Amino acid sequence: MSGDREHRESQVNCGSKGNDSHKHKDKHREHKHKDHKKDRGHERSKHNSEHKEHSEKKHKDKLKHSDGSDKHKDKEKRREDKVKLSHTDKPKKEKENGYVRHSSPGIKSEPEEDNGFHPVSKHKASKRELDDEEFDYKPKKVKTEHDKKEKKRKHEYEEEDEEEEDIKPKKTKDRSAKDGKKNKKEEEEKWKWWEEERYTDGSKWRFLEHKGPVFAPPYEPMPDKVKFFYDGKPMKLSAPAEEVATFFAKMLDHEYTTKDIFRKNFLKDWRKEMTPEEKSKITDLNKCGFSEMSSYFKAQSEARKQMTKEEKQKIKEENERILQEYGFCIMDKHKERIGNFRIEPPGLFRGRGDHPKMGMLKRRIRPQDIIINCSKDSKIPKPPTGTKWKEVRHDNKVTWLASWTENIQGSIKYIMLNPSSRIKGEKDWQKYETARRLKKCVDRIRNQYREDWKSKEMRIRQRAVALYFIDKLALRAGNEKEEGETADTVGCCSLRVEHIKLYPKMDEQEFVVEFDFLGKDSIRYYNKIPVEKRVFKNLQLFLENKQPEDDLFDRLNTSILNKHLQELMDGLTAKVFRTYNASITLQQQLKQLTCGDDSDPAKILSYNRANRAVAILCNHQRAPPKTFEKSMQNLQTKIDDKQSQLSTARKQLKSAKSDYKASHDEKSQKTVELKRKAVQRIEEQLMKLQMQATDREENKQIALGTSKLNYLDPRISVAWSKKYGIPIEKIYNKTQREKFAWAIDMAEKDFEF
DNA sequence: GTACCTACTTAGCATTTCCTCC
DNA sequence: GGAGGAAATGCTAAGTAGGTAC
Repeated sequence: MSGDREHRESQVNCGSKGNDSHKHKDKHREHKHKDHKKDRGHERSKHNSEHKEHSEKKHKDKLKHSDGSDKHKDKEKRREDKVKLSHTDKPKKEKENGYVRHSSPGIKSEPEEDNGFHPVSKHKASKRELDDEEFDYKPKKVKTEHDKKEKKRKHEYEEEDEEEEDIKPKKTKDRSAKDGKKNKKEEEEKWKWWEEERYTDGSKWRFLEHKGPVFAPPYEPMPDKVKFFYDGKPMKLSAPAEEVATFFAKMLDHEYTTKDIFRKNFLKDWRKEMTPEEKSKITDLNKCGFSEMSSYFKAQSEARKQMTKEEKQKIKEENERILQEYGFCIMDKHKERIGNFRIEPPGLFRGRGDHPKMGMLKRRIRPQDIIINCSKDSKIPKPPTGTKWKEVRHDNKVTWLASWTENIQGSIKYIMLNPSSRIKGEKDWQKYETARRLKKCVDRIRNQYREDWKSKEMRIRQRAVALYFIDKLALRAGNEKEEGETADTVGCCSLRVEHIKLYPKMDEQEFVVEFDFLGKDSIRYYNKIPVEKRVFKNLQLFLENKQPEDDLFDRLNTSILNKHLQELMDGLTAKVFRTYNASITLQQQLKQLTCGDDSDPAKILSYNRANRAVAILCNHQRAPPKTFEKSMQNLQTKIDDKQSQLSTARKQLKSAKSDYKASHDEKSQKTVELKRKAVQRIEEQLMKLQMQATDREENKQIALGTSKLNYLDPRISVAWSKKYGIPIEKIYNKTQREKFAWAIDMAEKDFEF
């Protein structure tokens, strides 16, 4: 590996873990995080006093601006009503939830520079880019680019279309690559929706037919021999109470069941399902003995694992049958895969973080809770015998097939299509085209918000600083949330004073801002960054006369911000910056890291590192896999073995060489060649293992999948794979290839985001 | 301007399936 | 062929953002 390359790798590594300095940093973060937890724990304990006071203060403040009626009370009442209604087939209600959990230690490290995407480098506009500029996300555009290819496709498509009035089966897959031919054939059969016109009237489909959802299997009572105990004595429960008890028993080994809120909520909801006798007896969860039930489920799960091949095959076939019957719909002449055709089974709510509703009973969804959406002229799905749908509607302005209102937050859940479907793919494509449009005007927008830092108006300064953070740090917008109803998480616009600290000077750097807050899914965001002086001064201004729990940007919310963005560019919202910065970072990193002379594994490592840079930017963390240490150990053992193999092989080569030197005969010459090849082979194997180990170590706490699936324009990856001759299968698995079929088909090696 | 509702995307963890190694 | 681990897939919570009504 060249020195230059090492240098580049170390640059990328600085954002990840795996070396000592990072471990040290991690420790520091962990420590910080504990403090953070402590603080927040303290805060939580004050939640019922101070926080309540604060909420009340906030509400009072809000009311000052209101028309004088008690809006807050009305709102609360309405929310309660809605949740109640969701149990009784009435219209839906609004969102709730809320509390706070603390995630694993943050992984953000101080950025060395500007995350690599500031300012945007100028690219030569490729032909495609120019085309897109005029046209901006129009499938037809593609046709002008790849004329011949396109004509051929169009022709093929028309032929198909004529011969079928009909449904083009979407192939079910073969996981292994062994069936290359078959896969090729399947590819050819796949419908290329991206070569067709889109609807321009806001409708999502013309024809939609499906079989409705699959309901959770009915409750099967426990065998009599499996006892529930109360206060040490066996107790027979009524079926409804027993069912809810099994939900708890199934989670007995999970940390959730040790949490007070979870236990409290569970007991409260469980008691609602009990008979009066049970209710009067079961008052203390600590006296409940679920262990026999729990062992029963473990044994069942073990038995499932031990099933014979034939039994397993039978189950597989049955699942396949259900998939074929319910897992597809017909949308506009095409058979499309449904994403989630099974209704969520009843169970206990597992909110993330310190969610105030964790442990509540998620009730069983029945046909009378379901709204079906399909076309008038389709075969309306039949509800199970003796039941009725809540409603059947024919709304082609939406993409969902069925919906219901869940009882925890009162929000609506949907059954929708798979990411490989036309309807999802088009939207995805459009998303990246919007991000590419941002690329063309991002300099102007950046100049504008820098100007706005100087504005006389506080609201404009706040807007400009928030936008700077969204752009520079890829923060989420930060919608307002119902206080006390969900975990206490924030995004940019909802940051509070307590979430940032300002340091005029820190470790040789001036104007450093330290961020420490819980974001989506209660994942901690921790970052220290130097900012421009004006930003720093503005932040000082925003903090003046405020309490820790006050909003940092008190003159701003996502709606104001997005309205402003809309004026700067059609279709621009805060979210687009995340997509744009993620994609542009990938493209830049790939350019910087990939070396044409590298081996394939080294190129793939570079790709993963570029992907990782994005995941770090977007703060996509994961809990280290439970088996992480062990699997690293195993890999290390393999590396050690390979190293000793290599040294043996080298010795053998050396001795073969001296044999040849002595004899100069053909046989020993051949042996030298053989041994040389063996050394070479083992060296390659060793390198591959070492790459794997580096990759895995660097990935310990970082989730690559989220950015890969949601933020990175797939055409960048496709172009890279074509340019460097890396099979796309090495970058995308089968599901991902299906989702990104449009990009794989259309992007050439010169694609520029 | 705000509250509320709806539709949709994004997210991490859990579970299942596949693959490798012995 | 079975165990164990990695990879893929499934599940569903938690976001963003637009529209409407007042």
